[in-house]
Amino acid sequence: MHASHRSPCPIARTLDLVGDKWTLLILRDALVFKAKSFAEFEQSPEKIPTSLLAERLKRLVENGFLTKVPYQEKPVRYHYVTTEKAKAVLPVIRAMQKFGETQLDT
Amino acid sequence: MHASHRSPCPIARTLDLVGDKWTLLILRDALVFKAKSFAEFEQSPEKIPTSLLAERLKRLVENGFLTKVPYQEKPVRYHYVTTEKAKAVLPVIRAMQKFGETQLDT
DNA sequence: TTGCCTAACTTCAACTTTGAAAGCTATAAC
DNA sequence: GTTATAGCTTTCAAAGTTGAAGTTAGGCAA
Repeated sequence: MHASHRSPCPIARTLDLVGDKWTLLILRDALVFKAKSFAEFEQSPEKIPTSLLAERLKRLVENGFLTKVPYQEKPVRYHYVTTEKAKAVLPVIRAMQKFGETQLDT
Repeated sequence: MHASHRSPCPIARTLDLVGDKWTLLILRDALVFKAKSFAEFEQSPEKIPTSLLAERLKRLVENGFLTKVPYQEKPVRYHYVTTEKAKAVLPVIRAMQKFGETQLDT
């Protein structure tokens, strides 16, 4: 089906979806900091370029991690809402948080 | 100290160290599959280019995840041995494994 | 109705990283 | 001297990233 898999290993396949420089930070913002709008994701402290934010949000929607919901019309504005699939990433993010807190001083 | 931090967030800092396409797979090979030599890492199913494998192993040593131990001379051959810091990454890898197994079926 | 504002993007040139293959070095074995 | 093995290093086109500026659609105020 997907020719993009490097291998059948579930760890490798997970990394194929979220293993780049920005995707897990966007999921952190959505899951932990409850970011919803494009502007909220844009304002997070790591300062992702807007071109990459737009591209990554699109991929997260395509891959079933977020759904794009218009919450007002005139002018139309969007919220990105986390799916169950995104919520299943939270243990990964929490494990990274614990690693960072215990292994990376100051 | 390190100007390379995108932010003080422990999740972001962890991603700065291991959040690329290959580093966590190398740690998977070391921690889960017990890979030790350059050739063993090279042979893993995702087929990392040797140039990147050499660079990533060097960074993992510099960042305190692996130590490079010569285990024979004439000709000199090396083993990469995991540190406690590397072992602290195992919960991240296990969380990714569980995500892959439960969310990425077929 | 002109002008400034916000949200959500899109475009682009410069720059950096990646990937695939080939090459190198030391040693041993045939 | 040819082949084999381990552990890299080099090359360079293709792909990805960055930072800044521009675009679109409407809101609001003077």
